[in-house]
Amino acid sequence: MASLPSPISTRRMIAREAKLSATTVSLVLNNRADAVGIRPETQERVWAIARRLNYTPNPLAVGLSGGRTNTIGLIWSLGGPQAAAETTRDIAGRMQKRGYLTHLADHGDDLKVTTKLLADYIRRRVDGIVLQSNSRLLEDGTILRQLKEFPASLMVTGFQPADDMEIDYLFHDRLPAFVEAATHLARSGRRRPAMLGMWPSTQSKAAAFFGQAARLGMKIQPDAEIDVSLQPKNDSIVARSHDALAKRFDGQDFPFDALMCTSDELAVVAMDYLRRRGFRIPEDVAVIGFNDSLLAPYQFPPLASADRKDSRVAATIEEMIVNRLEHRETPPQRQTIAMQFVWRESAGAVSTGAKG
Amino acid sequence: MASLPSPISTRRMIAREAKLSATTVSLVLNNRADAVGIRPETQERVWAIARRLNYTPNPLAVGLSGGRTNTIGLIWSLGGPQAAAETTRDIAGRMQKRGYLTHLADHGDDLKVTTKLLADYIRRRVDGIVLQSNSRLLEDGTILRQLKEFPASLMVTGFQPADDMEIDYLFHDRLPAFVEAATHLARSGRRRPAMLGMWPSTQSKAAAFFGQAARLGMKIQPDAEIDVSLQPKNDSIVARSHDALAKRFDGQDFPFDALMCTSDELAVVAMDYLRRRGFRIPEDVAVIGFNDSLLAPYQFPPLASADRKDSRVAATIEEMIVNRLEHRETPPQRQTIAMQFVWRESAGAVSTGAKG
DNA sequence: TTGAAAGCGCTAACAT
DNA sequence: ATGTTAGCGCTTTCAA
Repeated sequence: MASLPSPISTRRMIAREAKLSATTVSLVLNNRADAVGIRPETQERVWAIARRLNYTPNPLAVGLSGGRTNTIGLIWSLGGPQAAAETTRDIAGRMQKRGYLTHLADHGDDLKVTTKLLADYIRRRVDGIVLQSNSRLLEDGTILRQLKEFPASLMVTGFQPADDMEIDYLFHDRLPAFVEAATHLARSGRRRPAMLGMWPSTQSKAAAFFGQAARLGMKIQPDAEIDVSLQPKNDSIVARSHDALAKRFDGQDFPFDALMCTSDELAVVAMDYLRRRGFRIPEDVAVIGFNDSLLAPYQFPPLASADRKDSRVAATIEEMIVNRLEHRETPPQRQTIAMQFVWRESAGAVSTGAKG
Repeated sequence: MASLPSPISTRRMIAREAKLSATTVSLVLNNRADAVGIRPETQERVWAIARRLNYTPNPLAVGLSGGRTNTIGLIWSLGGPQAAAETTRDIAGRMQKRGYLTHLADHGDDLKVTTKLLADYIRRRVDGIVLQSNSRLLEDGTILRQLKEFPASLMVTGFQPADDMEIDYLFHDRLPAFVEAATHLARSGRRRPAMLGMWPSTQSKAAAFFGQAARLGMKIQPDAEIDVSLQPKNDSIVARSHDALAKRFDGQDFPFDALMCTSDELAVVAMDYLRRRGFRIPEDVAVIGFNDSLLAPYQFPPLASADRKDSRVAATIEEMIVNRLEHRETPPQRQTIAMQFVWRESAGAVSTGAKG
């Protein structure tokens, strides 16, 4: 029974039916009628016809002549963790409910690509832009300059942006989770922590994790960084992490009693590897993942992890963008959402206290 | 060093510099110069200036006046399996490489929403549309009528569409995987299969699975369908599936020796539940998941599943859409990609042959 | 309180 | 071989 919304109904058709000029119709439809002082009855007439004709403004025309296109751009590094895809779709869904359509694009952490995408979005006159950005992208001032051309723009970062940046940002802080994880491990008597991840992007996380570990008296061994990215790239991340472990530890003892992983995928692979090697988790080795994927609680043993707070992130992005769209002139908005350590059995209980 | 592409360079600016009319410039830039017969040297001059001015046509203006917008629309049911988000981002990435920007929207399997989205996309003059559709959406002819308004449109379905449908489609066939799974279970001596899923959408899959099972001599018990969707919706799917199992089987024996699940998430939860109850997998119960997620091989035991062939799906979508965009008049394209059973330990070895 | 007209950047007849 | 003109549907001065 859904009938095809009559596709062609223009502001001009309404004007003709209402015996008014196109301008008047525009004013009414853009809710500026009262400001200008158009008779209420005229307004109602226009609205009635618009409804009957199933009128919606043509976003292309609106955009071309300087209005809002009801479009937002989402630029993400889609090659990233699984969770990235979920976040983008969450944002797209939320904006859709607000009447915006979302342009989705991948910048692959590349400056040139980002610049090009932003330029394209500017020409398409998207109303708002959400850019997931690493610090490298910001070294060059171009991106910042471009971001300022949008009615609303929001950066989502994994690092603390500079104080003087005049762009709205949401700082999605991963480090607290690493610090908390290190704290838990130290408190529960672990002595020799290691970290499994992909350098160099894991660098700051490793610093936070090992920093806290050292502060609490753990010994950081020089080779405690296990770098998955040293494996050939033509395989999936899980295959690579398995290879990284096998290459390094097959046939020898596992010299660590705690393994912090930068994703749940890595952690699950690591648990699988360790289990096959005959180590017990968490008795021999505590394992902690990251991103708290849906299945973490159902792993064997249940996998400790770090909650991304993704739905809070998405909700905050929505709120900040809509906010900015409605108030262009307010000062830059800054928000921080910290990830949080989630304890589960794989991390070992504090009370158990594995003794070095 | 990336410099901001001079934002405003129009066809008219080029014309002025080249001392030509806007039309000539248009013809050259649209590669129709030779057809019309514009002097090669003139053409080269235009191109040179265009390059220098970093010219790109304004998609809004192009769209408004009837040309291509280099945009495609992607309408998906994003609330679906995790994998959906990955697929949409894969498609978006591929189209981006082809020079198209992607509009992403969620229709939530709702006819009204779909109709509205399609109408909006039509007005935005997207060049192509990819619609993930269930059979219900097609009952009403509206959607089909709308789809025909796009230069290119492609349906991605989980069911075999009607023969006479004049729209391109990609049939992503899940049933073969269910049939293969049933075959494996029967061959390996299982007798009492059950299925964990969400009815009614699991209906056709259950029919395929139990149908084959019965054909191969297994006994289908009347209560072999375990419906997760009977649980309160306010919890995550994994929590609900755990509750479904607990409510039904806590305190009693598990009356099945094989459990087919409609997603890996459900399977992992089920394995966790069974393990805690003291059942051995696969000796007591064989468990099979679906969608072959990244972590399936690393579960304990490694989880048998069904390969979605997602990257082939994305590649095929790309190919079909681009194909249609380039040849409007060729007859409807039809492709099928079948999902495939992937054996792993959780399904039990054939040689082992669990005896009823 | 309402209308006319110019312009956004481009395409596509229709001239010349 | 190249130029003129009239839209596409809307916003925005400026007039009336």
